[in-house]
Amino acid sequence: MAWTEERVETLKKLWADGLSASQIAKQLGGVTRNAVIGKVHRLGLSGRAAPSRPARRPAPKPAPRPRAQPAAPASTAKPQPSTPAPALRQAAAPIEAERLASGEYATVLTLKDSMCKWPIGDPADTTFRFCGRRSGPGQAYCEAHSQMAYQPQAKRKRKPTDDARAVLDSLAGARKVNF
DNA sequence: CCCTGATTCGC
DNA sequence: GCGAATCAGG
Repeated sequence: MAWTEERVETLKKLWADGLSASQIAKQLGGVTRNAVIGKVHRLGLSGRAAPSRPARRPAPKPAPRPRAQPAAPASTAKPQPSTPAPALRQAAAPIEAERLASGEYATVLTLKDSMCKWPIGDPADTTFRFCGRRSGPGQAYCEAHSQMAYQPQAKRKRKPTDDARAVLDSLAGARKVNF
């Protein structure tokens, strides 16, 4: 996404209005907050009338920083996590989306990595939202939705081939809901 | 951990 | 000129 005259104007306007770089980036779309900040500096309008935060900055930067990415040492053995999913029960109790502190629901814009990404509603609808509850580190869903995602209905013992089949069906179903 | 802007520098 | 990576701070 290039910095068209129009986009630059919007940038100037929003920046003057005191919006943060990330907020401006979201509004413009197609750029990151870094891109916005970079542009702001290049335009020479770093200072602002209504700074959301005072922020002082002595700016002593003696230590030069090597650009190259460090080669990954990582010699420590990587223990297998294991942790097979424990037994589960519980039928299907609907779990509604949780309101954020702001009173809004988690949307694609507000959803954080730490939030449950279980989709709720019709993705084509404006009321579409996500569960939004806290999800464990590296977890896509909250506790309850993780269980639902893991084993919806499979219960009986099956042949290995059937189990594989169930996994594939499960994935296909999840994809349908997500997109 | 979330966020903020500032700076550097390979592209 | 651009912006990711990084830094520094709240």
